[in-house]
Amino acid sequence: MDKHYDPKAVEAKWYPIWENSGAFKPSGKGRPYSVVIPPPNVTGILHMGHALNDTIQDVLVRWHRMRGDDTLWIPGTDHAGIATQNVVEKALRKEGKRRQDLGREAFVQRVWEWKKQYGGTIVRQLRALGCSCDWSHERFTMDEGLSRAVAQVFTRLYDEGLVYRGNYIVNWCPRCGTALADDEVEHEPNHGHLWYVRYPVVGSAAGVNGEAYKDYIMVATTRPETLPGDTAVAVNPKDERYLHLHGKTVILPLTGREIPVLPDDYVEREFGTGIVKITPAHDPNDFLVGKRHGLAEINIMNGDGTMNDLAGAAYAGLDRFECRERIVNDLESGGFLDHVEDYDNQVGHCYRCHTVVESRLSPQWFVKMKPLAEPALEAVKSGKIAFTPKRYENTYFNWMEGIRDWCISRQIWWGHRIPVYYCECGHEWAAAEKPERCPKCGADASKITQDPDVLDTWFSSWLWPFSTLGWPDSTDDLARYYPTADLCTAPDIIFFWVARMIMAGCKFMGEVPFRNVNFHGVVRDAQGRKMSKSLGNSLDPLEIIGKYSADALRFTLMQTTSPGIDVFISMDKFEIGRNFGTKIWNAARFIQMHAGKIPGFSFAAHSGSNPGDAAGAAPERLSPDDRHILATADAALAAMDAALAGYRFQDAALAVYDFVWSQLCDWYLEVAKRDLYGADDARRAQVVAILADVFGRALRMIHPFMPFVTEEIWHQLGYATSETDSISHAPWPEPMSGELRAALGVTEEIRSYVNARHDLITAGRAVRAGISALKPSDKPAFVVSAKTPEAAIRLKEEAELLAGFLGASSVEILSGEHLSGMPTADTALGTIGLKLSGSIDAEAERKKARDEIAKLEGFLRTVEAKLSNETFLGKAPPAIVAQQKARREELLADLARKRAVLASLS
RNA sequence: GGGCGGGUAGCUCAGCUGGUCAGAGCACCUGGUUUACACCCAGGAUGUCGUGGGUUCGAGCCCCGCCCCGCCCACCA
Repeated sequence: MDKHYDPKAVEAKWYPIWENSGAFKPSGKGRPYSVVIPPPNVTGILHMGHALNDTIQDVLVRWHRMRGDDTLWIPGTDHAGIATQNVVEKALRKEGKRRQDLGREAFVQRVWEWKKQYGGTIVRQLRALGCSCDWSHERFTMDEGLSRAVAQVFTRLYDEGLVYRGNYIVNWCPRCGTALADDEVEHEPNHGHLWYVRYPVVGSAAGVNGEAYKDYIMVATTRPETLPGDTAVAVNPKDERYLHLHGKTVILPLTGREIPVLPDDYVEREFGTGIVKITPAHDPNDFLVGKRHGLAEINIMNGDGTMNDLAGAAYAGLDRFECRERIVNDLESGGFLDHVEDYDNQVGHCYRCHTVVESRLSPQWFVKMKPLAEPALEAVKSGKIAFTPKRYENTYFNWMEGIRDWCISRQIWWGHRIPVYYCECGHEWAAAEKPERCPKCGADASKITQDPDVLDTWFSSWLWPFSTLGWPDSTDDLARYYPTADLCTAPDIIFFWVARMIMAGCKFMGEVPFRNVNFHGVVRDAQGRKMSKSLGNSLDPLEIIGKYSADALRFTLMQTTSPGIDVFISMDKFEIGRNFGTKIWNAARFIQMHAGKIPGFSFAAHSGSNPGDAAGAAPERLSPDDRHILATADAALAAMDAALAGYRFQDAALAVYDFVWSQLCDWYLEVAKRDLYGADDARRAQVVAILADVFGRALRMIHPFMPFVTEEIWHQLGYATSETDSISHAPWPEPMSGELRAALGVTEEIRSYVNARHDLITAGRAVRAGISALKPSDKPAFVVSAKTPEAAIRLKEEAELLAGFLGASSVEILSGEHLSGMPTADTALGTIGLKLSGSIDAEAERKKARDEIAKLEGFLRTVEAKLSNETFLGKAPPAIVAQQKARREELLADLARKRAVLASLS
């Protein structure tokens, strides 16, 4: 193995091998485990949010694959209607063209070309991340198959009366020229104004100047430019100030039109003046008021946000914001403007282009959501689908219970065209296939036109879990892999996507689309801002891969993320992952070096084994450290499995990190050197076998997080038998059986013994650090205090080794009262006392010892108080009381030791 | 306006159903030419766990109030 690990070369090498050998194709054997990727937009490039999302999925998928499940991860992309159309229109604009210049068909053709050329970016980037998707299952939401699914679903909903068309107020983006769904609108705080406008009461006076009216009412509005569309003003029916106005009419300033004053509950008495202007065509609430009172709907605006003729000759053609200024000026000069106040409110913006959204009256298609929501609600309530973290279930319930109809038509060209057809005879129908003739009058295709609108992008993504498996055909994939297992996503698309998929699954499949939804956090920068291109604060995953490696990116993300908690991250954090990769590499080199000295040694023999298998050959020769590392490996595995099962990726990452770094490398590898550099060949072979076992297991445990470096080492060391024999197919480790544990003597006593000795050595190291400046003649002496003879003997052996290593002058076993202590092994092996000699800073050491004694005495007092408290003794569980008693013993022992240290210093 | 999340060492965060729970990594300080690794090893210092009450024998952990930060939802013109 090379001295230095080169992730670039290694990572570039493995992905093609995996892909070409079909390593990520489902095996067809075992329990099915399937996942669909949240399809990124074709226009997208990989950002940190994807990196987190896709790494999580890959960890789950690789884990399940190694556990023998029949694993299928379906990748793909979303056609992203508005976003993609915007990108292509932008490119066209550089050529000085608009989409209208090309015409619909040519434009759509153009988008397809764009998709072919650039749409693969993100898909390539997923490979760089190491995602083990099955690319033979890759889908695109505008694929032939998925398009059929969309048409079929629409037709079915249409025929069942769950789709309807109507003239409604919708959110409208004037820049994109299309309707938007409610959740495609982002509300942001806006520092605006509240204009107070006088509406003269009819019959009070004559004249055109507002001030000339003695009798007027005052209306407060944030949107004066919609004034020409007013068809009434409204007051709260219970508002006593305005009872006299009921049934009166007022004059709409600037227009001279008479409009009625209406009582309506919608009006809040406290807000503004308590009188609201009603503009049914330009405000969702006013629209409803208008419907209740049969008001005219005057649409004064064009689709592009300019005013039309109905706004009046003076304003026609003006942009809406120019028009606002103009109207305010005109109101002022006409004497209608009373005063202006600053006013902060929320204004909706297009989630794609950030233009201020209009409420616009237009004919649109809607889906009735209530009937779809009910089973979907039940699916989560009954536990057929579980959310992690669970609290998102409430968010889901709240939204589903108040669900509103979904506006699915978009006035753009890129997308699934609405499959509704109109015949000249007046017949309207929906059909999955383009019709040859009118089913009613039999007219041929020339008399038939298709609805010009396309469907909301989410109308195809809500079918993703089954459309990608072949629906509406009944395929083997569908039978085997639906429902999918885990859906991983950030909570920001819980309504857009998650809820709708559940509805679609329940409705069209009669079965939930997935069993579990795992919500992870949103990736933010060190300042806590959401990473976005516009802020320029986005870390580029590819840059991180270039600088640190994909493994480093993945590992750092996993050890940083907590369920449902946002991830704050900065560049230097990826050193954690990089360093871990290097650590593993070096450990591998070390093991290989020693294995190379054992004739006929084979790593392959350990590629599927579990700890203990090889060590079992001569259990009587196992050292306490051998037993300890075997037991610790088991504990790490159990911790990791539990964490992954609970979607706690950070816990899983830390479990394996601590095991490999602190337990295996810092401890066992160092201890093993005594034997590895020793003269006993049989013992050396045994240690190498244990290392091969334990390290092979560690590699497999790390693999879901760091697929590349583990694969490389797997091959370099020879665990793999051929280039295509991937670690990703190696069996996931299993814990030792109870029999094996017993046979090998892997007991709790061993763990406490080794821990105690660890303390001894740690203490010894501290001593060395403390005396390093001393002359050679001033050597430390160890005082080992043990509570059982066996422990004392063992500790003496270790201490002697250590003493030789440290150059200590003597090791001394205290006898007498120290040996007559607790009989049980685990409490018997406490930490050691140290006797110091030599010209160390005795004064400082004494002070330290005195401080510690004082501290311990404090603790002891607390414990004593507790143990003499009748209530505590009566109410606390016996185990807790016992614990406190043990604590008292420990404290007493500690105290004795510290006092001994102090005495030795005096 | 409603709902949710967070406020623990200088920084980024762990602390599961109340009883060694005061932790990890980074940064910092001290020491290290021991034959896997300085992307390393050994050792060390650091916190009235946002705040004020309450429940309990016992509270970062449970309850109530308050203060910050962030997110989501919402038709107040």
